[in-house]
Amino acid sequence: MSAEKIKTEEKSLNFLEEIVENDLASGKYTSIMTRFPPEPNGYLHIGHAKSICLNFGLALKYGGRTNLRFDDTNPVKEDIEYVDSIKEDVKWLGFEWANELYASDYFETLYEYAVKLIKKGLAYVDDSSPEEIAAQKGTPTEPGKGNEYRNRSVEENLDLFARMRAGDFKDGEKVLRAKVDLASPNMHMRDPLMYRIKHADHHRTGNAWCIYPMYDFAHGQSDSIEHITHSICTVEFIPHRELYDWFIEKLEIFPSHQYEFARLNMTYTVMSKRKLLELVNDKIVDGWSDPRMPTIAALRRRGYTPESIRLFCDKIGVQKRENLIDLSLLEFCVREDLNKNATRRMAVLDPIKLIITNYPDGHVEELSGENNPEAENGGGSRPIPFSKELWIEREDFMEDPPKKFFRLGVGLTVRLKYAYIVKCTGFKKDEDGNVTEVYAEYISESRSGADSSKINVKGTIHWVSVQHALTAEVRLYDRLFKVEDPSNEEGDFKEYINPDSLQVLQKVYIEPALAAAFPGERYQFLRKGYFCVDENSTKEKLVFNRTVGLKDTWAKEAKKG
RNA sequence: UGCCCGAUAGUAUAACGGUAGUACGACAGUUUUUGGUACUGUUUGUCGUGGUUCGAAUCCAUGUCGGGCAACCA
Repeated sequence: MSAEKIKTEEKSLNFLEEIVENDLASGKYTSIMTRFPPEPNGYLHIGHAKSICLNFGLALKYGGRTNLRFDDTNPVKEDIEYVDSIKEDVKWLGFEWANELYASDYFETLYEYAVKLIKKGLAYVDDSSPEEIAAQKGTPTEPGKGNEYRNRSVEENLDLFARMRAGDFKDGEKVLRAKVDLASPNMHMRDPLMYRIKHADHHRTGNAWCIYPMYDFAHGQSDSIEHITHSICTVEFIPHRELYDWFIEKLEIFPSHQYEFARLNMTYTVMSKRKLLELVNDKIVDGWSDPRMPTIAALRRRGYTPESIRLFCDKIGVQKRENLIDLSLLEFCVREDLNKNATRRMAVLDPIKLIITNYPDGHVEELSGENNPEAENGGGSRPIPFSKELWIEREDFMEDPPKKFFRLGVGLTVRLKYAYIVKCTGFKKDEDGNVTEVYAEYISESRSGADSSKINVKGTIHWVSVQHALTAEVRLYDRLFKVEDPSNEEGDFKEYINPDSLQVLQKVYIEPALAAAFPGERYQFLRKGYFCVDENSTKEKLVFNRTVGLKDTWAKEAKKG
């Protein structure tokens, strides 16, 4: 019983998978087709990643295919720059689309569809202004009213619509509307707009058109043309579904079906394109790929892996209810991946000098450090030079160490990673009371791998040899906002920006094995976290971005006092 | 207050009328040449009220709360 139960629990499907399995089992479809339909008016963010993983993941799981379709029906907001970034991001996430398509590919077909509806008496040209149309639509509690244009003849509508296309009218002078139901409790059914006039160049069709279809008269039709079986979108489109189905029914075209899920929200960030654009335009961040942003481009630059993002999308699940996912889950997912795969190196972020007083002057030993304890055979090893003077982390020494401090303090012993055990003998301060140097004696028979000292130490610290150290810049990132849900706070969301979301360390000492690090490479700096070589890093000036810190139970302990 | 969605530990997500489970987080411990990793354990939950039923998170009714909808945006 229990084994069987466990088996079925492992198989538990999300509601979209259930729908697909039912449709396949019932024979409604023999294979499925999905699509990812971004509007090229901004960069993709982690919320889109959820949609991408859902659409591509469903097709992958059930042997279907997925189109990448740009929903490019509004030329004034869209740009080729965004098309390119979107393609790059989807590819980087690890998905391959069956076809690269554009709603604008269907402009001619869509026009014919519109003509068909006019001929059926189901669409009409309206000369009203936006304000008049809005007024005539009524309110959720009062039905809308028609106007004289609603009764135009099919011939007149055909003629007017053709002239709209021909450019006989100015922007806003006329629109094409579907004749549905002005009294519908669903506002989207109160004679929705199908086409508007925009004398604007389109990034793909240039000046071929001056009328452009609205979302509701492009999206479902595009789905239908592509024989999309499961058209997955977010819950704010639920009220559109009735219209989606209405157009398909009246047009008598392939019946695609729309299903909705709740968009992703994450703590300490914002997810709307409008707000992200505002952060970019107001220079609060340094562009769409600033590593503090929730965009795919930013996460990539920050050091997140495609695997970690896919794992995250898998773990958050999918439902229709509102949600706010803990940022810590995303962080868990990167650590999970990077722990297994990131090469280990030593870097001292906040250096202080440690002098090993009983170590011979000028002597250098070449020690060996494994590249990754999680990998087979430690992932190989690299040489690490050791000498009398080392950089160690300032926080690894305390003048007055508390009881459970397993690092340096006068009289305390620690292991220098990959090297010797040392005992702290003293330190030096400047006039301001800052510790400038720490002194220690090493135990010569405690060398890593050949330790006959029988000494047990509680702590191990990282270090870099002073004369061999390389210098690098390190950028430490923290959450962009001070509050969990900035969009839900009083006032402007920008009031809640975390002023300390970026800290730049100019003088970080790193071990020489890092000399050849190239942009995009990911490392774990021992005891400090995961770091990614920035895209602008050069051999002359190495720059690292901190992806995420290691879990730090000592920091918690210390905070408790 | 018209219509539409939704409500399960702190956060997500399962349980499809039959023992409320999993993950992240938090807490405690074991191991450890990373205070990392790994492992073990603990904690906290079915929105309220009625009803149907031998049995309800699940079905029904009603209330409450949250979200969406009246762009020539998508």
